[in-house]
Amino acid sequence: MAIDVRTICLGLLSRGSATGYEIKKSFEEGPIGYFLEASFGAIYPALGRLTEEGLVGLKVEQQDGKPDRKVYSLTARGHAAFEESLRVDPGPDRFRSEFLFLLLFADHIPKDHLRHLIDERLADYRCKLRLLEEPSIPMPNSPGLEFIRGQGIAFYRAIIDYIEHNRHLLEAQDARVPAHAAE
Amino acid sequence: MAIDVRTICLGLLSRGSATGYEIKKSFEEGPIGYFLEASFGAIYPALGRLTEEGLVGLKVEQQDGKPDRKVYSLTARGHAAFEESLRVDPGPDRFRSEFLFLLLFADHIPKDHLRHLIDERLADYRCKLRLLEEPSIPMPNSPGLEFIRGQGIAFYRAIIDYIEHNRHLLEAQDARVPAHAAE
DNA sequence: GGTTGCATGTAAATGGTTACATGATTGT
DNA sequence: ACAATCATGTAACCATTTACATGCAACC
Repeated sequence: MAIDVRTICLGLLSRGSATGYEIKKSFEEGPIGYFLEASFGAIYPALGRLTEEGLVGLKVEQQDGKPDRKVYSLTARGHAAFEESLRVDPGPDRFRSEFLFLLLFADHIPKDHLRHLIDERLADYRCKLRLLEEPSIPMPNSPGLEFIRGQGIAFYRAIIDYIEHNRHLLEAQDARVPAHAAE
Repeated sequence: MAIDVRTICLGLLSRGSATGYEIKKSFEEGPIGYFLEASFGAIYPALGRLTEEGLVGLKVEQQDGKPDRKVYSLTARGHAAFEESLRVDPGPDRFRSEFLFLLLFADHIPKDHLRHLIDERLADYRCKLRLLEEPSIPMPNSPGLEFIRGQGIAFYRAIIDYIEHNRHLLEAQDARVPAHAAE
């Protein structure tokens, strides 16, 4: 069994209790979002199953108009199960990029559109970098979390830097769809 | 429609004809493997569907013991379809790492195992970096491909460098499962 | 008056992976 | 003798995403 949403929930809950909503938020806001993600449609069922299995317990907090807040936390068995799951050897890291796929065919893309594409992606990366650099929500700092945050910063900086210094390779001549002229 | 295996096949075939097997190989060997991937179980059906749709044609080359080599290439309509698919705006890049997930809980992992884990991952990254640095199979160099290769190199270098210089943060004290003592 | 944030959940659709099946040849 | 490379394909299984459903409060 690899590291699925269920295991991720187990892991995050091992740091403290949380609701499904908060787990989702931690992907979006915290420094773990750059290498982990899950949708509500995956989180809620995972939490449900974990409860059935007795690995997490929940405390329901009633609220006015909003649905009840279901605060989950690990049981003793949950902690054990998580500790066990830390033994699996981690699968390969994977980076997927539709953006780079497009750049592969930069010579088929009009110059101005290409520039726009790169500018946007760059803005996107800079935004994510900023999010990591200023940890607005100072998480309980474990050494792991600090390490991860640093790697994220290094990662985004490297890519931004590379794109800034090499985009001219793509934007140089307007190679506007010269290919397959003989089709 | 996002960039699925079908679109990837279309794109790769736009650079020249190939068999399903060769397409798969190009992920493993070439400089595109670090941000694209597909299994045989996805490639062959995609190629089949593309043929049905008249976007690719195939030339069957008979062979002795082996199955026939089916060499696919884009039709005029295939080229048009691909050109069209270059207009979609690329979804976000995604990096997924089970390794970093584990490191998040480095304080729950025995020091020696942790060191082993990091050493392995580092070796893995160095291997991929080498693959990019020496382009043993010199692909038809488009500006896009050179750019992508460079980004891959920058990417791996940054990560390797970061891990080498910061692993001590994780390996410092032996924080061997001190957590949840009060459970 | 519309969007965002809070908060939970379900069900269908998707787009894959994994495992299997086949088989000759070459290398270790 | 065993693994790997070449080469194609099918089918079951799978985890997730996407879209939907609901609804209040606060902000703009």
